[in-house]
Amino acid sequence: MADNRRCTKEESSSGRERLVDEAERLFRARGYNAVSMRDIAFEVGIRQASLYYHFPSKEQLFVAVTERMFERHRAGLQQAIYHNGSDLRSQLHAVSGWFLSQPPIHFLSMFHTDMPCLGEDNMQKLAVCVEQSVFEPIKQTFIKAQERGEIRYTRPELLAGFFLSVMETIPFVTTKPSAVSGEVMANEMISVLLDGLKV
Amino acid sequence: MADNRRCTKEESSSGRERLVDEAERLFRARGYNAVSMRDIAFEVGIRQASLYYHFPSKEQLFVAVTERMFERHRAGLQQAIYHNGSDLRSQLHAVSGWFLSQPPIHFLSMFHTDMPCLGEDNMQKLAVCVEQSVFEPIKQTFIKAQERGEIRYTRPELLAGFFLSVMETIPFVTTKPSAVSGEVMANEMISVLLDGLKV
DNA sequence: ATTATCTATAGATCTATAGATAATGC
DNA sequence: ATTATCTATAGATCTATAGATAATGC
Repeated sequence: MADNRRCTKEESSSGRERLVDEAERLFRARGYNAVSMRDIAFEVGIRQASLYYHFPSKEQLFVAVTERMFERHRAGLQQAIYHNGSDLRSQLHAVSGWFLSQPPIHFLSMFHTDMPCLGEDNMQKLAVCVEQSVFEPIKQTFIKAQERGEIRYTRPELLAGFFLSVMETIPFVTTKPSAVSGEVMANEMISVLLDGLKV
Repeated sequence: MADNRRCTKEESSSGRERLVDEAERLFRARGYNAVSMRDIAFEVGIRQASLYYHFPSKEQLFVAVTERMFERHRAGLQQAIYHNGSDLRSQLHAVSGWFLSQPPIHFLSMFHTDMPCLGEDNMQKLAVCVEQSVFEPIKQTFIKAQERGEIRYTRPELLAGFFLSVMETIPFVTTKPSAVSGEVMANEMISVLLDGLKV
């Protein structure tokens, strides 16, 4: 959305996009505070001060990075949910497939460590962004399954939070030795969840 | 609770303990990077440089804080698991009761954002610490329930990771408006889990 | 003599601004 | 004229060290 800096020559925005790509990668890996503008500039291959031509502040850069990321997730989740069968199990498999195909978001770190470093308004903006892009679609998936009578009633926001937290945890558990693949773990937890929610 | 830093004599470590208390509170609230030695000193009521009389570095202070915290959790979890009935449901209720009685640990932020700021050896030390103090006791609880035939087999480390991640998520979901209590949420998720694990 | 603090400061950062410069677009 | 970079630097941090100082313990 609003990505209208196409213009003039075919790739005038390629520089800026590279910048956002690298910033996203670094912020994701180490969090807002631990990444300096200098680190980002180094990865892009320019000088630190040059970043300020594209973004007025580190904070604004982070907001841009994060909004773009959540927009990607919103689109990916929508695609996963609406184009993969109409029963809850298929949908949850598709959702977990989407998350495992993407680098982890680290929601909890973002909420706990990164966002409090921002101004009140930007924090609010990103909170709404994650709510609408990620939380709400998953919650709706559970609500509709309950309406179809596929599962028994349980607070849908609890189920959504639970499902997301499991998705977040998988990359961690997978790091350990002797770990099985993320897919296997996700499927195992989905089965437990669906059995636990039988009508 | 345990606020025994009164008197003038017998408690030589009172100053130091106050320091660790305040450091723990701040590190928990904002993470390692976002808390400066100055912030901690201010809360304790001394000058920043005076902290170095008690700890040789910020990193060592963080390690001391974190080890003490996990030792507390190890003891609390052991107490919860072994003194509250011998079936899995009672034990999980006791464990969730313990976690909800404590300020949240923020495992994921700690692993993702705080620990990478430390030296390799300290990072390793803390990883072992959390493994032994928190992860392993919960994993053993599931393993024993499987041996007793109370639940069907599912990778116990997955169940432990899952259970912990739910515990971590509850304080977040509870913050939102119209939220029910942490106890209610924990109980609801424990029921879903146990139904999903029926033999 | 030991314990726990203090002041002062070195030495590294880090964000952001000012102003110069080179290349491209009209 | 606009776009995208650069150098240089101001101004705030932040961690950690050196050395002074006051109070207590023998």
